[in-house]
Amino acid sequence: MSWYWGKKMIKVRIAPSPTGYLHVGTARTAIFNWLLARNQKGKFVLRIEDTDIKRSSQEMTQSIIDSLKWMGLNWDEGPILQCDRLENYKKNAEALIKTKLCDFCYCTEEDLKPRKQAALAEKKSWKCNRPCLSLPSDERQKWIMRPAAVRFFTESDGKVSFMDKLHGELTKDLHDIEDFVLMKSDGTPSYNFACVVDDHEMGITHILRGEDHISNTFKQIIIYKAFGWEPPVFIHVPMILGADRSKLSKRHGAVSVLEYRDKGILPETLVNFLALLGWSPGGDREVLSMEELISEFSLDKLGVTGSIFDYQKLEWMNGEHINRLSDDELLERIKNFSKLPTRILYSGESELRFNNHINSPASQDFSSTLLSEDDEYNKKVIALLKPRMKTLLDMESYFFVEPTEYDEKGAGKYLTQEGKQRLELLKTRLSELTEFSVENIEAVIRAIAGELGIGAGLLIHPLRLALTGKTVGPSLFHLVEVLGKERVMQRIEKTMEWIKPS
RNA sequence: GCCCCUAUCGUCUAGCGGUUAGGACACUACUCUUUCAAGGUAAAAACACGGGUUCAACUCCCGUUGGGGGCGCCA
Repeated sequence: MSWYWGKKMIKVRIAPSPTGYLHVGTARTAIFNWLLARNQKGKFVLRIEDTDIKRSSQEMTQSIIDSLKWMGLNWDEGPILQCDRLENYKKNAEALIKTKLCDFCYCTEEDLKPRKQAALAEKKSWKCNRPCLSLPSDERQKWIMRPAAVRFFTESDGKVSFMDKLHGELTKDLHDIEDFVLMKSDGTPSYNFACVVDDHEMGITHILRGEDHISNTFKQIIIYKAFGWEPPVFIHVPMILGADRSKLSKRHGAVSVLEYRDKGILPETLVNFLALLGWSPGGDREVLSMEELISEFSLDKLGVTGSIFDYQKLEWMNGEHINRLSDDELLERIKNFSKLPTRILYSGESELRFNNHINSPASQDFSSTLLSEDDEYNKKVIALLKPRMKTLLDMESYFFVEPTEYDEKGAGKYLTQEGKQRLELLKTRLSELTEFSVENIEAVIRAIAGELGIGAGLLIHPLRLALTGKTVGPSLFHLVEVLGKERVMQRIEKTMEWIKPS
């Protein structure tokens, strides 16, 4: 047992199962646990629940580790793999069998299935009522060579209850809890059993997890009691919901942490955003740094109602975090982002915007459309674009590669014969500038407009189109300055060629 | 069907017996402006319902209704 300033040291864990990418729901649970540990100067443990051998994979374990690391959720112990602890569960199960609170169960899935379906058909709740145990001993003897599971015998009278830090005392009739499996017949422990054994042996003091686990907690309390172990403190936090208020899943949009990384969301944004789903520091504060989250975090500010994942608010918050970064820092982030070795393949519709960089987001190398070799140039672009950026993907590619096409509507309006003449004039006069500065550029353009007796817009629009291919973007004068004389001349030339002669 | 949890603007939330019910996202208008954003200003928007308790309920209690979750040799 560890102590800190006379208080029992808090030890928490996150226990994902490597059957898929790290889900934002699991990530949020990890964030709460991590914040609690860091705030209380406790320990944060990473445990991989890989006992479902068929569905678990090493790749997923790695991607979960990558996700956690990306978010900056560092752990003090682990990763501990449950599959490395199989002997341990076996040993504990054997000890428990001696108490007669559980025993081998020879029923197979095929044995149980018809009973289960019958119960369902009668609209009764399903309960495994020990069919193989009610068999005469000679009959049971015949099954003894079958691979057996270990099943716990739940009392039919009485209640189980535990104190939840958020919900208060939670109680359930033992009658409503079925005889559940402790050890599967393949020798691996069931979730509830492994969880209790591990949490106890690792000295976990607080279990903070989603409220979809409440029904598991009742079973786990029963196991703690059977062993005579002291249960930890339980905190069941509400779930993250999709737009239709059901459990957030793939069909609602992006659900894995890495997907957000790959869409240009900053890790501090995702942590900030997720932390605010079901928790609030109180008052009006919303955009918080990791340090602020740690110092503000407290269990009694947790909420009890489920919350919908709002992609739009995530984007807004990402813009806020991007704008809190210095230009140098942002450049670093974009560099790392453009060099991400693997991007996970997305399925389904994305709720997050994609800009012109991607059509097929999988395994694409953005380095050439996000940045140039010249960091001085990159920084100028960043300074110009930063205030309007929502994601890292908002670096406009036209700063780095020539536009290959022009906005159709805009071109129809401005890239006309008249527009061509104006571009010609623009090109000549701009080329005469010795100092290619915002002030000079603006002065030249306004002067031409005056000479021609037209609004400056009639020069600005065709020029923007020529330079970027788009009708919208940052301040044109700044744009021209950042692109530089060489690119500007080249692109005007190219556009003039593009405009068909009359 | 059984069991468990839950209820403040469309969304995330603040509120912890007495408030003009506050903020943020989104939305709308205005402003700024070469465009689109950003910024600024403003507007609109909520205590699910019914009973109690109390001098006083969004706040406490009980129901109803609504929502969510669980009911695997998945985790």
